Amino acid sequence: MGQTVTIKDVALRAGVSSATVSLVLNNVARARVSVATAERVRAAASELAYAPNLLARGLRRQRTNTIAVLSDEIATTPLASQMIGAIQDVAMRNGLLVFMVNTNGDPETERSAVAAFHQQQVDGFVYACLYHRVVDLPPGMGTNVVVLDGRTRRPRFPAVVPDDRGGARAAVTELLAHGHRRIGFINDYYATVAADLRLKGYRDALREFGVRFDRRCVVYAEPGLESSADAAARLHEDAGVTALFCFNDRVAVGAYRGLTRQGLAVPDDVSVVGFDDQEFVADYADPPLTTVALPHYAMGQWAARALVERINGRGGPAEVRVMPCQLVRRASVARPAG
Amino acid sequence: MGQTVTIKDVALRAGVSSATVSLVLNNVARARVSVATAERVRAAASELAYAPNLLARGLRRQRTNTIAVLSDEIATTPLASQMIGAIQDVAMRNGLLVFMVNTNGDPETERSAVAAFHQQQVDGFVYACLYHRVVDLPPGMGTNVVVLDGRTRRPRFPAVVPDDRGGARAAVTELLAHGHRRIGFINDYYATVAADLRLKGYRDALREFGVRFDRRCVVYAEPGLESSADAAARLHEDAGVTALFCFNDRVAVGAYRGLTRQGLAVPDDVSVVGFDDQEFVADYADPPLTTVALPHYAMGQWAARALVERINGRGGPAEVRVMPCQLVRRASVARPAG
DNA sequence: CTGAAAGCGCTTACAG
DNA sequence: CTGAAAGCGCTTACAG
Repeated sequence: MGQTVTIKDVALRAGVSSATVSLVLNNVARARVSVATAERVRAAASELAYAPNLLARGLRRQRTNTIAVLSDEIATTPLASQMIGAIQDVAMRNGLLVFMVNTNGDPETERSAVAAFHQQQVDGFVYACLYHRVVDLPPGMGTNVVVLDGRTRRPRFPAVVPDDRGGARAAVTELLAHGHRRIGFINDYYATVAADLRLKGYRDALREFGVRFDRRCVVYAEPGLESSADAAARLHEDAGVTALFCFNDRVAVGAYRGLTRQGLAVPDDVSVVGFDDQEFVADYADPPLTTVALPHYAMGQWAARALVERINGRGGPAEVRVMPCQLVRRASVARPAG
Repeated sequence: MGQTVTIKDVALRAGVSSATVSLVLNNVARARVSVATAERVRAAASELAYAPNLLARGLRRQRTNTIAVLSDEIATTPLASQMIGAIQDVAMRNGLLVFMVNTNGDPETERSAVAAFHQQQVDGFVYACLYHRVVDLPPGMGTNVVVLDGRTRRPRFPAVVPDDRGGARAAVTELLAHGHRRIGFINDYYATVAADLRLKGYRDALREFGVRFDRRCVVYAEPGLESSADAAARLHEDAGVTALFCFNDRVAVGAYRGLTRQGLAVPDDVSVVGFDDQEFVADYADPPLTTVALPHYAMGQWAARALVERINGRGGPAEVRVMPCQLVRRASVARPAG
C-alpha cells in the first residue's frame, strides 16, 4: 500500500478542507455545498482515484458493513455451498463484505471466532448449520444474528429451515398418486430433526390417502451404501414394498444397489424417491432419481436478507421461516408392477 | 455494541495511561514496565474482558491481519471446497481473518471486489480458480497475492497447480501394469490446461511401456453423461480398447453407462480409471472407481502458507508449485479379459 | 519505568 | 456555504 491517497490529498488538490470532501463524496444531504465546489472535489477525487479507507470510516461510524458467517464446516460440504453463494450474492448487492470461518462445530473454536469477529466490529452474524438442527449458539454474538438451516430452542433470532415435513409428504404423495400402497421408508440412522420431520411427512401422506401406517415399512439405515442396500432388499422381501422413500439421495443410491442385486429394476419393479436433490448423485443415478430439492439457495438468501434488515434496524420479530421443498421429477417412479 | 470497553477503561481501572496498557497487553519487549504495573494492567483487562478494537489497531498499524479470497465461484462448487477449508485452517492458525467473495469469473465483479478489499486494507489476496488454468489477474491487487489452482502467464506471484500430467501418467501406468495395451482416453471437450496436460501424461505412460500412440484411441466428450457414454461405446467397438482413462470421474460415470448398455462389465470386460476423486461420484460408482485425487486441500494449504510468508516479508521468488496427484485404487481395474 | 502527544484516515456536530 | 476541531480506539516514538 504505502502511497495510498487519503482524503487530505483530495482536499489539498481541490483547495478545500477534508470535511468538505467528506460531505461531497458522501452526498450528505443537509450539507449545502456549492455546485462548483462539489464539482472540484469530485474531479480531484477521481483524478487521484481516491477510495476511502474503510477502517477509518468504520472506526468513526461504528459500523463496518461487514458480516461474518460462522459455519459448521458447511463450506466444505458440497450440499450447502449454495447457501454460501446466496449469502455472498445478497451481501454484495447490499455493499457488505463477508468474513467466513468454519468452526467444525467445535464450541471452543466458535467462541474464539465470535470474539475475533466482534473485535473486527462486524455488523452481524449468520450462524449456518450443516443440516437442519436445533442449535445452542455461542455466547456473545450480540443481537444481529440469523440462524441458517437450524433454529435455537427459544426463538431469539430469525431462523430459516427447510420444510422437511412438507417435502416428505410431497415425495410420498408422488408415490401414492402413482398407485403405490406399500411404501417403505428408509430413514436416517441418527435421530435428527430432519429424520423426525420426514417421518411425520411420510405419515401425513399415508393418512391423506387412507393408507394405514405399518411400522414394518420403516427402517433405519446406517451411513454407507451397504446398509441402505440391505434395507431396501429387506423392505422388498419382508414387507412386500413396491416403492421406497429414502431419507436422502445417497440412501437412494444404496437402495438402487440393493434392488439391483435382487434382480429388481427401478422403477419397473420398485419405485424410488430421494431427498436433497444432491448434484451428481440424484441426477447421475441410473435411472435419474426423482427427489425433493432442499432449498439451499433460497434459505441462504432469506437469511442474508433478514440479517441486513436487522442491521438496518428494520428487523421484524424472531420468525422461524420454513422454506418449501420442491419435488423434482425424474425417472425413478412408475406405477406398481402388475 | 454500544458499551464496548476500550483501552481507556482499562487504563482508568489500572491507574495507568493507555499507552502503558497497550505496551503491557502487546508484550512489547523493549518497553520495560514494572512487574507490578503489568500485573495490575492484566488484572484490569481481564476483569473488564477487554478486547482491542481491531479497526483502530489496523488503522494505526497499517496491517489488519485479514486476507481476501477471490474465487471463480469456487466456493459454490463441491470439488473445490477443500481448498477453501484449507485456507481457513491455515488462516486461523496464523491469526488471520478471511474475507471471501465469489466473482463468477466476471472481470467487472473482480475489479470492484479487489477495490473493496483494498479499501478494507486487507493484507493480501488468494486468487482461487475453479479449475487449473492460466489466468489474467484483475489489476491493482498489489504484491501480496497467491494464485491457487492456476497460474499467470508470467510468474509474478507464487502459484500452485495440480500435477495433471503426473497424475494422468500414474492412471495410465496402472492400466498398463495390469497388462492393458489398447487404452482409450476420453478427454475433455474444452481445450483446458488440464486436458492438455493429461493427454501428455497419457502419452508419457504409453511411451514408457513402449506402446505406440494411436490417435483413434483418444476422443473428446462434450459435457453430459450421454456424450461420455457414446464415446466409451465407440472406443470399445471401433478402437478395440480394453481399458479407458477418463478426463474426470463424471466422464467415467458416463463411460460406465455406455459400457453397461453394450452388455460390458467393469472391470471384467473393460477397466476404467477416472480423475478428481470426486466425493459421491468416484466412491459411489458401481464398482467404486479407481481414480486420481486432485490435491485440493494441499493446494489450498500451500497457497495460504505462501501468502502468509509474503505478508510477513519472507516470501521467496514467484515459484509455481506443482502438487502431486495420488492414484486412489478402488475396484474398476482388472487384467484384460482373455 | 511511565505518561503526554501525535497520528492512523475518516465523519460529524458546531461555528461562522 | 465551508472550515476548524473533536473524536472513533488504538500504537509508537519521544521525553523525562
